[in-house]
Amino acid sequence: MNMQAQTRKGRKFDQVIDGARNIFLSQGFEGASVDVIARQAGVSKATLYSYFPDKQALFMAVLNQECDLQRRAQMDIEFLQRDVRDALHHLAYSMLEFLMSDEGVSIFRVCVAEAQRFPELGRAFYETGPSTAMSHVAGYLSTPKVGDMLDIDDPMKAADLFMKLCRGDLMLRRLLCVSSEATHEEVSEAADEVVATFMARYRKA
Amino acid sequence: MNMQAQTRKGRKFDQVIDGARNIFLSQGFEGASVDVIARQAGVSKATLYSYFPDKQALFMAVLNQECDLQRRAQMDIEFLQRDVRDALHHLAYSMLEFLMSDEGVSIFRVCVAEAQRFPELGRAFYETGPSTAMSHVAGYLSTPKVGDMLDIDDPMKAADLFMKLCRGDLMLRRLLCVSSEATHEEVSEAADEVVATFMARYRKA
DNA sequence: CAAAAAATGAACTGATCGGTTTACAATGAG
DNA sequence: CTCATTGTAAACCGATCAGTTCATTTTTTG
Repeated sequence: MNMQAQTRKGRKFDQVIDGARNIFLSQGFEGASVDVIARQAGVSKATLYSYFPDKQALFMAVLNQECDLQRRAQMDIEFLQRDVRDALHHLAYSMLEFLMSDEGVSIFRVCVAEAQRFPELGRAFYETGPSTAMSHVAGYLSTPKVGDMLDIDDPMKAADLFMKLCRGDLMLRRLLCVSSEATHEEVSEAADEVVATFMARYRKA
Repeated sequence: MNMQAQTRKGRKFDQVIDGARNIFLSQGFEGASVDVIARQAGVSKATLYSYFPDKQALFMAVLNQECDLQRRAQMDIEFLQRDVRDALHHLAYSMLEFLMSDEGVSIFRVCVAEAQRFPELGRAFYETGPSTAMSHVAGYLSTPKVGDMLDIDDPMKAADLFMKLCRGDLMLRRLLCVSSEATHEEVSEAADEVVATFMARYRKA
C-alpha cells in the first residue's frame, strides 16, 4: 500500500518539521534548542532523533522545504494577459507582499544569518528563491506584448532591476525590526513606485 | 593630565573592542564565545569582564562603535561640485564599494541576524547607517545644480530609490555567500546602471 | 623605590546544550 | 489477539559556555 511510505517515514514526521520551522525561523540556528523544538512539535526528543541524525540535518530539511514552498508560491504569470502596466503592478504587489510577510522576512533573515556557517544553504536559497523568481520575471519581460510597450534589450538585467526596486526601504526596515508589518496602502504605493521607475527606465525611445 | 582618561579606562580597552569586533562580525553573537574573544584580543577573561558587565554589553559596544565608523565614512558631498552625472556615479560607486566590502557585509549580516534578539540594535544600525546615508543623498539631490538637470519633487523618495538601486543582486549574492568580493569592473558597471536608471526616472519632462 | 592600579591565568560554578540510552506505553496490521 | 513498529518520558553524558574568584605578576605613578 502507498500508506506505507508515510508509515515508514513515521507518523509524526510533519509535526517535527513544523515545530522546527517555527523555532528555527524565529530563533535562528544557534538560538534554537533541540529540547524546545521537540516540545513545540509535541514530540519526544528521541522521536526527533529517530528522524534526523542531528540538529544540522533537521535545519537543512526545514530550509529545503521552505525553499520548495517559495518556488511553488511563484506568481501566476499566465494570468498576466492584460495591460502591461497592470501586469507589472500585479507582479510587484505580489512580490512585495511575500517579501514583507512574517514568513518571507524570517526565512530571509535566517538564511543571511547562517549563510557563512552553512555554505550550501545560502546558495540553495538564492537559487530556489530570488534567482528563480528573476528568471520568471525575465520570461515575462521577453513576451512580445511587453516588447511592444518597452525597449528591453537584456531581460535578465531588467528583471534584476525590477526585483531590486521591490527590495526597498520598506523591506530593510522590516529586516532590522525598525517597523512591523506594512499596511496594504504602503505596499500598493511601493508597487506604484516600482512600476513608474521601471517603465521610465525602459520606455521606448 | 588627559592621559588619565585613557588610563582610567584601562590600557587594553581598545584591544578588547577590536578582538570582539573580529569574532562577533565573523561568528555572530551566539557563535562567538567569550573565551575565544579574550584570546583573540590577547587579554585575560577577567580583564574583559572588568570593562564590560556581560557579553551583551560588549556586543552592543562593538556595534555602536561600528555604527559611528559608518557615520564618519559617509561620502564627501562637498567635493561633488562637478557634472551631476559624474557626481551621481561617484556617489553610487563609493556606496557600492562600502556595501560590498567584507566589513560592510559582515556588519549588515550580524545586524539583520540579531535584530530580533536586540531590538535596540536594529534601530541603531538603521539610523546611523542607511537612514543617515539617505539623508545625505537627499541633501545633495536638493541642490540647485541637480534641480537644473532633474525633476525631483520628493528628495527623500528619490534618495530611497538611489539607495535601493545600489543594493542589487550583487549585494544579495554576497550576503548569501553565493559569490565573493566583486571586482572593480563589476562595481563600476553596477554604478553605471544605477545612474542610468535614476536619471531615466527623474529626467526633466 | 614603594604603593596603588591594572592585568593575568587558571580553577571553579551552575547552567545549558546536543545527543544517547533505557524501560515502558501506544499504535496498527494481519 | 499478537507482535512488530513507533513513540514516550526521563535520566544521563560529556562538552561548552557565561561569568566569578583569587593568588600572583606586571605596569603605572608619585
